[in-house]
Amino acid sequence: MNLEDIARKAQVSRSTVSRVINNEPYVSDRTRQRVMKVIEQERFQPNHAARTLVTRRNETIGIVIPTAENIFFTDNSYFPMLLAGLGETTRDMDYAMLLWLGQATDYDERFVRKVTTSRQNDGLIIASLPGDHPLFAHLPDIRVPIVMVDRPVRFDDIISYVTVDNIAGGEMAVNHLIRSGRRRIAHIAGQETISDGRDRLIGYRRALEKAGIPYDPDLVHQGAFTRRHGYTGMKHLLQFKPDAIFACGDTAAFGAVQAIHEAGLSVPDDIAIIGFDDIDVATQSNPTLTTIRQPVQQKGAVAARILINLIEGHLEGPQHVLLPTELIVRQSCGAA
Amino acid sequence: MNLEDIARKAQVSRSTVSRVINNEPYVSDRTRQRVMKVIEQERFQPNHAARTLVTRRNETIGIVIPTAENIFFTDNSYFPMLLAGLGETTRDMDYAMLLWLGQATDYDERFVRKVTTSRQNDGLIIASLPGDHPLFAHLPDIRVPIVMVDRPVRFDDIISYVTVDNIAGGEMAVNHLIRSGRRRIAHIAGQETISDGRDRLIGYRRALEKAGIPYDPDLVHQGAFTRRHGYTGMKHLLQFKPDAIFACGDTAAFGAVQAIHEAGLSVPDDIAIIGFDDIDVATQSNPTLTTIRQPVQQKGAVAARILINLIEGHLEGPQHVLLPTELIVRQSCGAA
DNA sequence: TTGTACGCGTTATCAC
DNA sequence: GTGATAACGCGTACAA
Repeated sequence: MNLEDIARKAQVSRSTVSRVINNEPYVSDRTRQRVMKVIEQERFQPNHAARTLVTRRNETIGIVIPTAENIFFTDNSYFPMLLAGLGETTRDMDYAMLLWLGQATDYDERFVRKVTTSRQNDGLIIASLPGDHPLFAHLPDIRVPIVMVDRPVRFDDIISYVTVDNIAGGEMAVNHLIRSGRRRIAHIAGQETISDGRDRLIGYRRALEKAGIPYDPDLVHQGAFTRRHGYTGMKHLLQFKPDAIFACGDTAAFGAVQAIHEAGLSVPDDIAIIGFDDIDVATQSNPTLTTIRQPVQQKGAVAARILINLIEGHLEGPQHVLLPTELIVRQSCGAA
Repeated sequence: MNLEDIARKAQVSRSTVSRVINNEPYVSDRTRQRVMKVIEQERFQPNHAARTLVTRRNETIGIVIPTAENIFFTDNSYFPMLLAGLGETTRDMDYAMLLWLGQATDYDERFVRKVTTSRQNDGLIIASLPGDHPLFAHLPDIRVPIVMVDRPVRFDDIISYVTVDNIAGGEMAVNHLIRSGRRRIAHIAGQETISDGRDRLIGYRRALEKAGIPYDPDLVHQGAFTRRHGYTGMKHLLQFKPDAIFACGDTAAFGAVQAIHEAGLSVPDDIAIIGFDDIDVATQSNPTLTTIRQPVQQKGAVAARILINLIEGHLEGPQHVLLPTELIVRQSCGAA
């Protein structure tokens, strides 16, 4: 079944059928009705490839997760929430989503090549791209609009992105600990290659500075967002006797809690803890976790909307969006 | 840049370039080299739409999650793990993934129509399709191969699927409780519309029967896989004084634990609990959760492999795969 | 081993 | 309002 077949059955020309399908004017109501009826009868759907060939538009955006396993394992709810947001917008705007999952280990040139040269998508959402990933170098090769979710560590002035205000969030977290009377506040930080980690560290320092508490490098442990790093980081920090921890993410926070418990100390009495993200488990753990909530689903929805507007020419140039975070007080900070 | 341009630069005809790109024989080594060089230089990538138009193959499979929100919210790790498996195979076999996310509420005819008529994928993976979803009725309209993840409640003899042996898993769970000396074993069951729930219930009954324990309908609470249903289900079951619970999923199990604690009872001393899935939180909760582990990532990998083999004609007819489950003993069953 | 010519199903342009 | 017809970029018999 193609346009020609429909045209024959409706006793019109192919062009008219095309006009009807694309809701173009200059078709008489009677003709339009007749054609529509045949289309319905035959459950006709135009050939996507043929259409793309001439219009050069796929009505499809690509979602790139360069280090998929990392994202999946460090925080289970992050990716589904992000996708829920992306899906919401693409559904509303009648786009499809193509998913590109990269391996966290073995940065793969083939993957990069596939993503950069694929002609199947009109634009790209790139989530959490580490600064040392090879895709970074090939960004200029990409001929379609790009929106990053999370601020890229480089080129952030020329690339569009949507993220949360990690600096303000970090500052809010540490402020809360300070207000609760804590003074030796340590920080389990994320990777240097990811701006989320860098920015939260900046927020940490800023809060200390504003409160007049001197910055002590011993109290900052550079690691990653994983539970394992939270655990080892905390083990290391214990010798410096902190009375509070700001962890770069909730998952790392839980690793830290475990290390504290194993040391025979209590949360929050001996050491208060605050995380970042507000993942699901934060409400179920013991103690429940005080944290900075970030609107992940909204990040996805906004990113997709901006990308599609960029594709369709309703928007131009690099777009930068910072979404707000929110302090969620539970038991682990001792202030509940 | 198209085949013609490359041909001109390489001083050959368009057909020869096409042959080189598709790795066809009957091209002299010298010519092949020359063409390859130009292709590399120009970073040429053939136009996907044009190619699809003539070959009628997209090299793309669609992943359909009809009730995305449900999947995302009831068990955060399920979907990423499934996707990791699907991604693994599609990457290895050089396919792309198109993602169709449906809304759990408001079963949407437009969504169904889009999925069934899209010509963008050569085959479909459908995950967790409830028996009352409208997509079920339109399954026959789909002209491409389909592989379901989780056994469909109807047509399971004519549709290919990959799932775990839920009956055996349920039986294993209840057996474990019986071996631990429990006798009044209740079951918080999943939806009737999803075969996972139905089959686990069958496994529950089978284990009781084999142990000579009479089946008591009061001890089965039909609900859903959510935490909320675990909680309300448990509240309801408490009046019948069970000494053990087999919950349809870990998330529901945690809801049950909460209800038990609120009733001033202890897990596992007063009531033992065993879940299903082995989600991440099961290792972090208090008490840690005994459960039946299912290999979700493998489910995805196998499903994609079967689908692609179906598409490429290496496999025929409905394919049915049952993956094994595994008992993971932790604290909540009292047998650790 | 290489080249020619046709067709895939659409949209876009132009004539009527 | 409507209908021919020329692209779009590729694969593929068939001819050379």
